[in-house]
Amino acid sequence: MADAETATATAAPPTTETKPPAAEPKRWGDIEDDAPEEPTRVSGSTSEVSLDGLKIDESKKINKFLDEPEDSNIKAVTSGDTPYTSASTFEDLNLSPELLKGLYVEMKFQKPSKIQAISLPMILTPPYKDLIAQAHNGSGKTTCFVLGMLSRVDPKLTAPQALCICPTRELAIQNMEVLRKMGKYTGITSECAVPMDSRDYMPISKRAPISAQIVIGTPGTIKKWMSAKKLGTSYLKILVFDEADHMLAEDGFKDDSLRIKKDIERSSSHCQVLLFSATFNETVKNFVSKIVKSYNQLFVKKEELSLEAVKQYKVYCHDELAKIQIIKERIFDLGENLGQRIIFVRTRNSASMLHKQLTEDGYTVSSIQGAITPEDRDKLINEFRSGLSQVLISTDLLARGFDQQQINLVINYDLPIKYETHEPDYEVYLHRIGRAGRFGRKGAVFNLICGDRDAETIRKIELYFQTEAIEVKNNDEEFENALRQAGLL
DNA sequence: TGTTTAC
Repeated sequence: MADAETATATAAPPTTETKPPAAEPKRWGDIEDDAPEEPTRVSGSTSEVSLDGLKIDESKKINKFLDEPEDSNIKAVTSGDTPYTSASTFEDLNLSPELLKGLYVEMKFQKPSKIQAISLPMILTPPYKDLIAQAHNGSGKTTCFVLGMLSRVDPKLTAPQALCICPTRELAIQNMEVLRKMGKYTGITSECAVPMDSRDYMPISKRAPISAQIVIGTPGTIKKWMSAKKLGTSYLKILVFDEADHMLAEDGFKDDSLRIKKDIERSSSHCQVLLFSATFNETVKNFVSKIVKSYNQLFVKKEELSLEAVKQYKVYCHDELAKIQIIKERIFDLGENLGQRIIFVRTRNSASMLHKQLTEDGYTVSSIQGAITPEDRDKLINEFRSGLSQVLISTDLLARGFDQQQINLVINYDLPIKYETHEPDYEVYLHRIGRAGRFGRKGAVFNLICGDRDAETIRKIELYFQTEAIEVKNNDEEFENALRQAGLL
């Protein structure tokens, strides 16, 4: 299985500034690095932490901290006076020999990536404080919480002890695959709580209670299992929200997530909560900091890594027909040998329409969206993972977390916008383009711009991230140039 | 609208 998210542990991404930042650029979604505010906390003391061995710097030299080019990519804020030492090796973490074997033999890791080096001691050191961690796409955050869960589980206790909640079925399955690989020698049991393939469907009421030690799943199924009293939570000691900003967003899974969390709190005396995502906008960040107790924070800046690894382009199109024509002539014909491509659309309907259009004209393409049955979704994902299919149309189902290293090209057939306000969805934009150029590989995104509103949307996105999407005219020559510049030709 | 949901 290819997973850059975790494979990154072998080779930490580059951490040095390659160019001086533009004037007051927005970084990392909504992280304000120009005006570091005191974290809002109820108890404990605040310490800025420098990354060289994670020495606690009580003097809070925030400016110095932010200006250090080597270490400016991660900002750590610890709560209370628990000292943490950065882990330069996995041995530093007191992991079981079985888990170490999984890391070295199965995952082929050598040493922790930067985010892992800092977050893992925070996750694994008593009193097991909660953690809000922002980590770049492909920086190895999956490893952080998967290793955290595997390490904190008592192998002798046959009961659910760790629970991970993900926004999509595909992400839950992907995370489970990482967990099983990494935990191969531990004997720790696990179960995926996602909608089942209808072929082996069995109502939860007829099933035995879950005895697996680690459960990874989606909100609906987890809720169902819990209310049916099949998923006991009294032994839970660690609760993970993957893509936490979306899991706790008003227009995301906030209600489900809070409900699950409250149910757990009722039966489990102390359950550590880990929140991981590549993006946290201010609204979500403020809310999220209220639902955890005494917590540590980790913020990774330099989303430039993501935005710079992937070349951004825009193509102005007269109408929808022109968009389809570009997909055919440029993305299929010209891009034939460019590796895998993913086309993001806004609605399920446009996914189907585009799929139909292209298929009728003889192009081979698959499309995935939430209305497709679980078994078909599995089939589509497996075909794409194996390289059997090269171009995949998707709704934002695959915008987050989907880890497929062969994706070189992302096409925004529709730009990501927020439903109510029609404002650009900056977080989704970042997540979408993060599907290309995984693990520091080359990648490009083509934004198809149709009409004034699209033009305004892309303008705002450029402004927000302080990066320009270079205009590409609709001809072979300009596209070839663009692809060459992106390092794909 | 998209992600989730099969009693």
